[in-house]
Amino acid sequence: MVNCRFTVAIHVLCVLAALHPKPVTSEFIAGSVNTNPVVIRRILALLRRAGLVKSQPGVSGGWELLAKPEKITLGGLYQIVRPGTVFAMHSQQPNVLCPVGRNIQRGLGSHYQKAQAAMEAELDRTTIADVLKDVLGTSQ
Amino acid sequence: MVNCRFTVAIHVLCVLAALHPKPVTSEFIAGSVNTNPVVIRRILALLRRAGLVKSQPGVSGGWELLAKPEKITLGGLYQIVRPGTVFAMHSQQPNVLCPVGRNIQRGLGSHYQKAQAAMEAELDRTTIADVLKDVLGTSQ
DNA sequence: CATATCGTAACAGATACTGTTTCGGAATGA
DNA sequence: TCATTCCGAAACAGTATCTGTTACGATATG
Repeated sequence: MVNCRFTVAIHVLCVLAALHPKPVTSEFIAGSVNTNPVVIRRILALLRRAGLVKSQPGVSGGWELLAKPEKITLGGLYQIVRPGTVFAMHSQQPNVLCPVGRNIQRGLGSHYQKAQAAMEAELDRTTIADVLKDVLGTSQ
Repeated sequence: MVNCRFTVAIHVLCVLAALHPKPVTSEFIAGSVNTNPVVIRRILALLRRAGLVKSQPGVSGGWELLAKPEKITLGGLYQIVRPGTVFAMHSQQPNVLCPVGRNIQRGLGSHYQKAQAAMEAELDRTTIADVLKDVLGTSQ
């Protein structure tokens, strides 16, 4: 992974959970993440599509959490923001005239899937509520 | 992950294992992977540093496998080529004036480490010998 | 109706990776 | 000895992706 969408998505949900049920503007969240509001809205749009948050335009509008923080797992969140697959295949197709080149991608696919599944299963053991508790408990 | 170093490294080792103990040139391997020999040498240099292969310059030179394919796990290989950490933190430091921003990275770190460890543990269950058998067994 | 906020497109800048060229060094073997 | 083959490494260009930014229209509030 190279992008930090996943990390920012967790950050955003923690802020929403901490301030729930107050609606929070993308500008406020951007202030905590230290980035531009549009970056936050892009990620919130993904979360809304998944039904985790809702938005309200206009004065005293903003974003609000719909799901319970104890019900949002990091694994589920990973599926939503999908920062790409963990393992990338060749950038160009390997040589089909070579027995290895011809079959390597098929051979690797299932191993890659199992490894990524193991990672997501581990992520599923943690929820936004857990992370928020960690975060607010630390140092204060 | 965005790069495909890991996949190419597996591919390279499969070719070396299949042709062992014949020395294989980076040009030949590049032909199977369908890329430039220098790309292959860059990865082979990492593997040599780890003691998995040796190189021999000159006529009838090339690369040769030193380790047994059954002893090279995908998890170990991942450690060697290290295509970056799976999870990226914020690209800029979050706002320390916000309780969430101040502690989120510390709070997330351990969860990220556990998830990546689970992935590597799963990768450790497969060796180059396994992959090669899959590859050469498929379709033929 | 003024204001605040989201929605979205468009674009610039940065970064990382892949692929390529180039040239020097080392080993072989005729 | 010397031509050939191959690795070693630096340098550079092209590509892709992501982040950050600007801009402007749409929508809701009060």
